[in-house]
Amino acid sequence: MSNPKTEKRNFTSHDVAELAGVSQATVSRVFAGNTKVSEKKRKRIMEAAQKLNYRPNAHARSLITRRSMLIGIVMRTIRNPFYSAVLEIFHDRFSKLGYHLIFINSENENVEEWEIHKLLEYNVAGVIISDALLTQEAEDRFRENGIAVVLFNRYTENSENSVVFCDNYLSAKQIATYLVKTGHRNFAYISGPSHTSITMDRLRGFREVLDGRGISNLHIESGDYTYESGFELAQELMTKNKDIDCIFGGNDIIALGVMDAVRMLGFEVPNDVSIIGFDNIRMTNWASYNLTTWEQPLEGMVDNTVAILLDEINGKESRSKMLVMKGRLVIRNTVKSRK
Amino acid sequence: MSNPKTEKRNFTSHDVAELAGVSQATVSRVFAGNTKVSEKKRKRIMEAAQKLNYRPNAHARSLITRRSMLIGIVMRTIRNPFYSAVLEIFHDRFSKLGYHLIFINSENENVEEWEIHKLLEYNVAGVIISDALLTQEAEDRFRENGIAVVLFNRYTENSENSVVFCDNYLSAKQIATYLVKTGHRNFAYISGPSHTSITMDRLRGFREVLDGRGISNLHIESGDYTYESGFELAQELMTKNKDIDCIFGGNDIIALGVMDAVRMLGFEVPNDVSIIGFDNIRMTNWASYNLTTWEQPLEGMVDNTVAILLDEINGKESRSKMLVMKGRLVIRNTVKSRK
DNA sequence: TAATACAATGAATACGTATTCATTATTAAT
DNA sequence: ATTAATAATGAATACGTATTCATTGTATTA
Repeated sequence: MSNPKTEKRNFTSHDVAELAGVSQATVSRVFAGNTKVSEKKRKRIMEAAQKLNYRPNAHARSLITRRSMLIGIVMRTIRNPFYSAVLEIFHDRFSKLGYHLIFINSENENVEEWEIHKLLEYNVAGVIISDALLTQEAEDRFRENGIAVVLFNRYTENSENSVVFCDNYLSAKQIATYLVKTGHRNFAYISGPSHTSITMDRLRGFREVLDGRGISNLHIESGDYTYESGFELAQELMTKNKDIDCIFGGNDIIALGVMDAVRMLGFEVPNDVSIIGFDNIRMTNWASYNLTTWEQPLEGMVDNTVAILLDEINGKESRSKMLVMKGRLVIRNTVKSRK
Repeated sequence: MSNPKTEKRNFTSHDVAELAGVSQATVSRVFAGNTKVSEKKRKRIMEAAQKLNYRPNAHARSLITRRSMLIGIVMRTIRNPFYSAVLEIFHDRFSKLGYHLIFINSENENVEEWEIHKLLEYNVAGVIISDALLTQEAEDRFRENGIAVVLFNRYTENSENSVVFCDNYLSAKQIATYLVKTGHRNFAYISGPSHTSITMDRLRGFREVLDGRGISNLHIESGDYTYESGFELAQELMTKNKDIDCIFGGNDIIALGVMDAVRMLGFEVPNDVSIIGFDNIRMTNWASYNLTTWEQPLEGMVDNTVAILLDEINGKESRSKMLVMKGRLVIRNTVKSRK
């Protein structure tokens, strides 16, 4: 297992100190950003460090300070373009702040216990959970260890963690309103997994609007946020219910699947059926789709998530926050006015 | 900055030792997987550890062992679905081996110096560079520190690192051969950035086949592996050269852009123009595309990359390897026989 | 039973840094 | 010039683990 032959010893702050003719403590002060060092010595130290290619050891540093510059980022379905974008933006922000990301792709909806443990072992400064949930036990564990946690784009009623997400209820209301206003009468909603907060909130909003207009024609199917699920469910739905005149997809990927299925069946979009998605991923803008969709304010959501996490890390805020952001409708070419 | 109030002290091996009535050394032996511990004490220790929710501190461990269980994974363009899949698979493999991933999304083609430094600070066991290159200096730095590096899907002539990629030369040859055999005569290749090994190798293979048949009709444009670049270049190309009967895209995303552009111009795919991609990402299978493409043996490439990296980490192999894998043609509906 | 081999254990130490505390150099104030 | 105040510095120590070395306990063999 071990291989002493190739184990090269790095230079340490002691080596730098010796070369610069100062104490290790002073070297440490320079690299920890402590200002209490004379310019003369600082310069000598930096030169020596340069010569030796010295870099402080992050593990030793974390050990003594009991804090690390690591952030755990837990995601599901990184293959979903929306979350790829999320990861990219989080990386950009944290990287600029000097933090590093330990990436974990959880297979299950509930982040597994051992994955939590690993993050605890590394003394991560904070954790972001995206598109997944923590078990009560895991949540407690983080709390015990004083590790900040923010849920991104997902929440549960009983969680005590801070959470940032897009107002699903309101978005769905506005989407429904738009569809009603444009003269649609036979609705379908192909959602993500049915038990999640996202799905339920949207359904509530959607239904509320329809109820308000006395519309009861709402077909509901729940997929799993994949193209295939959207495709198959739409195919089934449109075969049985040829009078459906608009379909709301739980995310853009579903909506694209829906769109292809509907077209395969010979319907025209939007002439025969209107389709609307959610997220505003890049592909919605592709020429063959041009999907009307709901834009989640991704950058803003990430920025706020980062800000909240940092506040909690630095102990500025101990109460958990719930930040609900609004999005906006992006109108392209998949919804037609039927008035 | 610091926040002593919330700094909760974790339990350590000493605490466990005390509770179990043994020495810290013995606790350490249990958690380090050392077998030289009696069953009786092992049990007592595990119970005590359970009670205290003890977990060994990864930083202390890395400090003393001078090796970490961290792998740096450097990617560009995580938004590219191909690389999202790559990341997912790498995570799956390393996670099962007990390693953790520090994710770095490099903005530039050459991984920046400070990003390298960060990885060095964390004493990563190894590094995987995907779709990017190291400067000579960065390469040296890793070598000095005995950190294993494997390049994934990209190489340079003068690199001394191990590298795993798909045989671009051969793939392009086979693709060209297929297109020639199916009766195509006017070729276009919309590649990625022109100076990369990938692009050049493919071009060489492609051209070789055409030259062999005395075909000189090859239009070349280089994009940047985005849909937009494929779309625009194809639009331009097909407007000027209406006789082009097949287009090879540098990756699937480009090919999809090409496809949409060509259709927008009124051509039918594959009746008027054949299109072929590279990678076999999921979207190629979508109903509105059904793109014929070249499959990269993704899982196999990742498995081999992991294996090579582990060998180098464990010092089993010091010479660098170059593993060139073959892919296969996935025939769908975007190439038509013109004989 | 005695002699031997071997397994199990603990004490002590090292890993490389940040930080406290005491000391010395420097500046400001009188 | 003298004192007071402050800034800069170094020695020593702690962080939590793995590991060496010496010691004790246990099993094996003659």
